[in-house]
Amino acid sequence: MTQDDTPDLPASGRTLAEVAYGALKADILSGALLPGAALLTRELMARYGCGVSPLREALARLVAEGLLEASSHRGVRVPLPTLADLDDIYRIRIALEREAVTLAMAAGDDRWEAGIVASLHRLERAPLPEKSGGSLRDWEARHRAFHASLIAAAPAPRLLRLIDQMVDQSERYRALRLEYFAPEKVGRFVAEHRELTEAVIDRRADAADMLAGHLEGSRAFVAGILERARQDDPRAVAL
Amino acid sequence: MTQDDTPDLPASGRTLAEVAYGALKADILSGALLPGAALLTRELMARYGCGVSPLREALARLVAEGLLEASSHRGVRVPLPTLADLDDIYRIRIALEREAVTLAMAAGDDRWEAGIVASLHRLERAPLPEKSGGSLRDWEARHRAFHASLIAAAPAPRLLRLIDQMVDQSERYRALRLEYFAPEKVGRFVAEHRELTEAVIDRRADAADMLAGHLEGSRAFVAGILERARQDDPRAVAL
DNA sequence: TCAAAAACGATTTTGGAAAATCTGCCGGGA
DNA sequence: TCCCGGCAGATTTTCCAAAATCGTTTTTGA
Repeated sequence: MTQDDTPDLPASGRTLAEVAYGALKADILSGALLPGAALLTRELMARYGCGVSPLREALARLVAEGLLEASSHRGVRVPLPTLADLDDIYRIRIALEREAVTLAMAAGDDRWEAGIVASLHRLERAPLPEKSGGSLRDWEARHRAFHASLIAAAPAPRLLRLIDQMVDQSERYRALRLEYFAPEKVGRFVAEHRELTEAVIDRRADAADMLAGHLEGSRAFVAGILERARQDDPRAVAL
Repeated sequence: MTQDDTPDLPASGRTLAEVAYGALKADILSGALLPGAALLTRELMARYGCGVSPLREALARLVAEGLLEASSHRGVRVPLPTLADLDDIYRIRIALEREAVTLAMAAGDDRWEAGIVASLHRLERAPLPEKSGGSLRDWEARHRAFHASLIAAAPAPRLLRLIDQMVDQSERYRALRLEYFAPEKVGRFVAEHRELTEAVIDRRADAADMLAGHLEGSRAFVAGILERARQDDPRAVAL
């Protein structure tokens, strides 16, 4: 989620447009709104309980972020997942996180380090995600929080905002994990987080490379799932 | 300009929101809308000749891109130029263009190379920018086209779109050049473009580093101008 | 004289209805 | 049988007026 939305809070002080934006985004990321399906304005109005204007603003924001595609006079739709798009997203994310973690290591103090250690602990103590689990959602949240803490100290708000957007994008693909999940492959992947923490806190020169490698592994993991999904149902996933 | 706007075309087939978006963006980048000034809805409505809804959508898009700042219930304003923000923008831009030019060199064919050579020619043949010149605007456009051509072959639409946004952002700072311009320093800077072209077309391994260095030089140039502007009028520029 | 509360003015935000636009379908002609 | 033009349905897009919200000023009380 981009910093300024708190999906749980009902709706006080925040405009309806912001509420609709948050709810809509959550539905896109969780996969509740199926990719490729056209979004009808009046359906959405009923779903999120607001008029035309707030909905329109929310859609505009999501289009600008790239979470929705818009054609002039033809409404908006959730973009189809694509292998090329996944590569595109992760390429950007890796380049930016490299930069961010380097900055954070230069500027971070012990409060920052403490934040990393804390979120690592919460990640390791999380119940391991299972195939059809509500726990998977929880694990994903902690995973995300850990990665955010790694770069939190970077004095570069725009950079962090962009990374947050890229994480949102990749989360859309992660929803596929719910279908095809292989617990046996997770072990090594999880262990990397501890190594990452040590490298970053010790300000080791290869920390940025390690992070890049970790993210690349994540990309390959999702790519593999996408490939399998394509074989099962070629029309569900483009390319 | 982000690929999808053609400011000269009147308004056929395109929605009013898109027109307003393009015009508003052009005014922000050119500096017609002064930084720090609050944008009044009804003023903008009169200026761009449209109702509330299209304007609202245009503003939402610009806020999402970071070209405008919005406070809930307090309208929008053009953000003040800041040294830290300039660094932030260029840091992102450099990281992304590094990636993009590497991709372009791997995927580009001779058509791509021809495009670079052509835009280099147009850049070199452009009348040199002068202090208060309309020619400066023309030169900037060709400069921008050259840099776009360098990475045009990268098969990564999201990456290119993001870079385009960052170029928009930095253009806002470039408007300062109109005030403080030093023609004598341009020589070396311009010469780099030819070296860059050769390095990229020859697929030299250090091409990405050269591009990064070139952009860093551009950042330092603008930063110097900003610093001077701050000394002249501390309140005009924050920090 | 100072501080707190209330009222005012201005601005944003929202909902509903009208206008413009696009897509799909049907019928006529080649 | 196939292609082209026009018609109807549906959808997006736009405008206008009302409602909610915020910042400021004025008033009241101590």
